[in-house]
Amino acid sequence: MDKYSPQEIEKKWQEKWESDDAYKTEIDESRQKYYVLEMFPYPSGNLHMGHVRNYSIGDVVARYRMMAGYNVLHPMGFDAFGMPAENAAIEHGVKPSDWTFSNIKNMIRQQKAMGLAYDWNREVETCRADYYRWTQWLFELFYKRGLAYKKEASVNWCDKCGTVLANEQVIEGKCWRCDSEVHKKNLAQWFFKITDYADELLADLNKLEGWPNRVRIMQENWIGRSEGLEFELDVPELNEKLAVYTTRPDTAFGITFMALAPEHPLVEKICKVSPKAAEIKAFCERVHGQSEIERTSSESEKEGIFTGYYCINPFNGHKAQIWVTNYVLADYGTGAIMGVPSGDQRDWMFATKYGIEIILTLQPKGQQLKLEDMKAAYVEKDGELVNSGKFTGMEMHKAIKAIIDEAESQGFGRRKVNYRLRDWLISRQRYWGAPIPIIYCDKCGEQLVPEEDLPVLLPEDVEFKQGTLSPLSTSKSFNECKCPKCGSHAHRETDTMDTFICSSWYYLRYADPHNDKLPFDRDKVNYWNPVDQYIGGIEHAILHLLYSRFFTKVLRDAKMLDYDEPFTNLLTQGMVIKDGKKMSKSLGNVVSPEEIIDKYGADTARLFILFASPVDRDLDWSDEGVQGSFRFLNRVWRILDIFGEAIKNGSINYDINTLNDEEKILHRILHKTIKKVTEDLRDRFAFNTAISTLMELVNAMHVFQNKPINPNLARESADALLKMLAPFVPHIAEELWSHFFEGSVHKQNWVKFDESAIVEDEIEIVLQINGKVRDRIKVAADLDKSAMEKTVLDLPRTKELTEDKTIVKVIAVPKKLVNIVVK
RNA sequence: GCGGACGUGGCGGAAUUGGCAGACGCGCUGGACUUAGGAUCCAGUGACUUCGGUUGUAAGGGUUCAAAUCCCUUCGUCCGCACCA
Repeated sequence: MDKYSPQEIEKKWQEKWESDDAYKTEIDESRQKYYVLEMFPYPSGNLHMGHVRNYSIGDVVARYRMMAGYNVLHPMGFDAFGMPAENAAIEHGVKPSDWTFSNIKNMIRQQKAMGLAYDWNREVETCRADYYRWTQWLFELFYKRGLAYKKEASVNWCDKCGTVLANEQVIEGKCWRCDSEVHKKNLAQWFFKITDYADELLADLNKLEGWPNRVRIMQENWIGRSEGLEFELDVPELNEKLAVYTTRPDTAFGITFMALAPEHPLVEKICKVSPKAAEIKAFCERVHGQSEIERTSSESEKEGIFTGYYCINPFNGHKAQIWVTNYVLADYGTGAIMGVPSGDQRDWMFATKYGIEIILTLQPKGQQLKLEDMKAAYVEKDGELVNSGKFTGMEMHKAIKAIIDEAESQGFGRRKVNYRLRDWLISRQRYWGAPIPIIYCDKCGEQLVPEEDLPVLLPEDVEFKQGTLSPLSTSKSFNECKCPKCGSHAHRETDTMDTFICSSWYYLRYADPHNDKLPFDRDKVNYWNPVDQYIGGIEHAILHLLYSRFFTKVLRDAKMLDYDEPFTNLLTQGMVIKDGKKMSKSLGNVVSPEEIIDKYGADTARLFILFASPVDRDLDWSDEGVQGSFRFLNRVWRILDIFGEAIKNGSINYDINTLNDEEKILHRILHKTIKKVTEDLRDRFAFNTAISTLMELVNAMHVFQNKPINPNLARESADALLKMLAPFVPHIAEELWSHFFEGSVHKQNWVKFDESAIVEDEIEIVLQINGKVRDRIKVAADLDKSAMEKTVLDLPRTKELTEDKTIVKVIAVPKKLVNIVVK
């Protein structure tokens, strides 16, 4: 046998698998389906190590499940719309489509060089008209169901990207893509009504037992459900009512002021009549001038201006000053809050700064708080009410209910559920996205593009300049059109859709990628979906994963599919880091997958990445570690070369009793390995320990490198070893398999272990005295507790160690140890 | 501030149900083979040690016959949210 040469064999088998269409998938009702999916990439042009890790994990899962008898769907595609393609157009004059397609071509080449078992017949590219046609169709579905609407709102604007962003896409006041600062702008924009599904998105998190808890908690916090009371206060001087929302109705008797967001409508009304109008306006403008971070950081100084007007607390008739402040959010609740300095730390700071009255309404049971001694608000959710009329003395939680009931029976308030989650802003002022299929007619207003006219194609006569308008508005051929209803002159919506919409349904398209009548066939989707195992980075914990869940629920309600959640199990892989830092060009610590594959082969790259760390933890890149993986594959190659003649002469069905003692040990290790590797793959995604067990097996086989081995055992070992290696290192496994066996190793059934082969007659147990290991002895494996005790107590070593002591207690744990407690 | 995760040799990590801490790999040390070795093979490798042992899983305390694992306190690292009333 020649020496191991990955460059030769990997190319050879990749070509063979491709020409055989070896991983083509079709519906087969007789077999259990298994859908494994890695998050599809943005076509930046080159794979990075994070991709390699992601796909290596997915490929192991896919190949293992195939061998375990499942009908496996394992597709790949590209999230191909997005800003970088457009930047290439701006900077280098390349067409976004050309840039994107040539990047895709290169990435597919790299993916194929990894030896991944994808069904390429199902590939999707979201930027192609045969895909975005259906993205537009789904927009129309949402529209028809009342879930897509346009409204003027204060939205997040990123100057650098020249577009608006959804809330989820603003990270600490900065753009998720380019990290530049985001500020607010009033614009008419399209939204998806994700808030209609807030309750279900929250409740169904409980169904996602196969998701990391971390991700569920992040989504729970993002949705941010709260229960409370909404009620109105009269503003007699203006003949107006002011509504507020609170989760702490128990403190309502302590209201001493009202805090309004500068954007609150009442502020405008006050400015029309107030002598202080100029001052108030100036304050509002100053707050508007603050950045998103300054305005929303809890660190920021709380500021405000008294309007000179008052409202009346309906619970006790107390007058409360109306203030405009910088710390109330305009778009949460009613944009106004009740100020209770004694029960809320922010209100406390505000009131003490401006000398506003403080009334105590809650104190710990059996304790008397004194305002003059207090240096902060009493914010514990525990205690008894004071100064609260007929509710005085009531326990806090009871009081919350009673006070809400009071407001409801008096008719000035009601129970209310609020969410932190906002509607999803989906329009983008960019070119390289799916056009929003809407036509504006002067007579008929906003109209959907008729279904039969879809797709609304992206035009090519556009200028790529960044401003507040989409480049699409520079295309005359695109912009001008006829109204679908009355036929008169009209114009198109020139914004495109957030690319997160494209990625919210791609996993459904894989089930039926060539359908030209519908986005997908209901039966096909119901066969393959939901995704059994989804694999990707934690960075999508909210964004993509929340949006996809929302899409799934809407499509279910539209009777297009039959289940509630898109991804049954989720695996969030860790990052690939080097020298303690994330790989990045600016740090100059990037390792190129292509170089590694050229030098060592894809099998080595895959093996290292899977072995070096548990899948969900960060992985420290190590060049020495890669060499170690390469060394291991050479070791596998060499031992099977040494065993070559024996393997060819052996037979897998044989009598174990013909093995000598050394061979029996290998036989037992072999079956223990099968058990361990099977469990690690099937139940735990513990690829690192599965590989370490395989290394131990190969080490055990090396015992026979210089002495004869029973041919039957050699054949059995080779058969099992190659089958177990196949999911991890598909090329070398296939190559070695072809030397000794028939067909493709990847089409074989997964190995089974023989329970009886694992059983040992004699095992080593530990003798402990007071919990400390004092000796190790061999005993029969099936020895019961009392026999173990007796055996151990009779040992000379035990007698020696317990001679002048009293034995208090003896604990025997079968197959493990005997612990003797002495005094 | 709130929420979550984590802390084990020189390094990556293992210990799945409370039961022999450090599997496997990297690195290192020694040896074999060799003209040569950055190939391969073999052996060793937590620390301390008077070679009997002692000690050891961030620190301290607790539960237990027995704790890396369970409980409490403290420290540290990382992640998420960050005025959501």
